[in-house]
Amino acid sequence: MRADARRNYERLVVAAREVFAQEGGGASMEAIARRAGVGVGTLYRHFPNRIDLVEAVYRTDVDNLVHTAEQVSADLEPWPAAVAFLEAFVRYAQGKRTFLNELREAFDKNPDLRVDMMDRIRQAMELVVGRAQRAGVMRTDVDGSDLMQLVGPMCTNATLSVDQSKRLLDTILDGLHKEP
Amino acid sequence: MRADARRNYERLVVAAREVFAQEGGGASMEAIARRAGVGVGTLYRHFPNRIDLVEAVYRTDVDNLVHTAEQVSADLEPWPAAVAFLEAFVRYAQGKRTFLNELREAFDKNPDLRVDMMDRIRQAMELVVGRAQRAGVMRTDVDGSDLMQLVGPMCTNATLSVDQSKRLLDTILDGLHKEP
DNA sequence: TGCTAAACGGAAGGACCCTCCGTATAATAA
DNA sequence: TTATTATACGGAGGGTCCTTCCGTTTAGCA
Repeated sequence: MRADARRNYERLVVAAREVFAQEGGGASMEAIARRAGVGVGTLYRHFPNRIDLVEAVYRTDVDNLVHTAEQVSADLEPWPAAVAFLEAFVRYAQGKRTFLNELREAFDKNPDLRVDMMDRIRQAMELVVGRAQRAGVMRTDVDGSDLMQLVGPMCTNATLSVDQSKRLLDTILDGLHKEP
Repeated sequence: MRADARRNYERLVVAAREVFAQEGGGASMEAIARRAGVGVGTLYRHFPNRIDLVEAVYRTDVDNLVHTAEQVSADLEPWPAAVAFLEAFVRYAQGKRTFLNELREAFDKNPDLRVDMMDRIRQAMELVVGRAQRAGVMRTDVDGSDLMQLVGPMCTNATLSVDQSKRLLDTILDGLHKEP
């Protein structure tokens, strides 16, 4: 892959995320190409159709979330790491709302995508949760999958405000926390 | 409303339901107008935009479901009536899947639609459920809302087969049934 | 039967997805 | 450094779709 091709690929994914966030999942391919500073031809060479672009944006969202899990595990104490990761997870899940319909199409077209991404997230969740549990600062009768099922759908709900999600996450965190 | 206008309105709703079922929620307005035997101009006079047509189709689906509740309550014994209604409810909920994305848009645009329709369905459900419970043929520790929450999301799930839904409904019915 | 408000049909405007191909450029070798 | 070429770029344009507009038709009524 040539240097300019790689640069444009990355620009396009960044631009797509921004435009989706700003204009919703129905944003036009022209708008995304314009924001990335390339022509639509370039966009379509990298992403043969709209749904492939959605998939790429989603994959990098998951990459970032997994990376956050590794980062907080390395940098922070077990409990603060868990808090930071769950906050990142809420942001991730809420971010999906801007292009939720398109994401559903992507899942329909390629069912493995859903399975693979859920699995990666579950592993990231368990990295953080397991560490907190072994350190004795988190109750041990829930696991990563449970937390995904609890927090994920809550955030995907279109009628949930940012404030609400903060308060609900605080409540959940209080319920999870345990003095060592 | 002139006679031809009313006739075309009804034809359009019927045609839309058929075309959505056949081609999915993304079906074109031209295809729907053609199926109804009218021009697109006529379609747009009755339904100023796509989402209004989706809403109309959905409203008649709910009308039919409510009507079924009244019908079975009048015609059948309490338990057979409950079985018949729950089967109709499953068909209704599965029917939504063909234009689920569009329906979500309609709910976003007009939140009252969701609330109103849920309420009508809940009432219909409770008409049938309450009667069966008073007749002593249905356990009394669940109500109409519970059954909606139990059965509805199950049917909306895209990965559920018709066979599965039949078996699951049978299971639920067995759990609900009580000898008088 | 004649009148008119209401309804009809479909051409056309505008937006969008995607393709195609002539042009430009990064990478490489002389 | 320069020439070569595979690779990538840009954007006009084809095709489809939603929606608007307006000339034509018709139902309902006096």
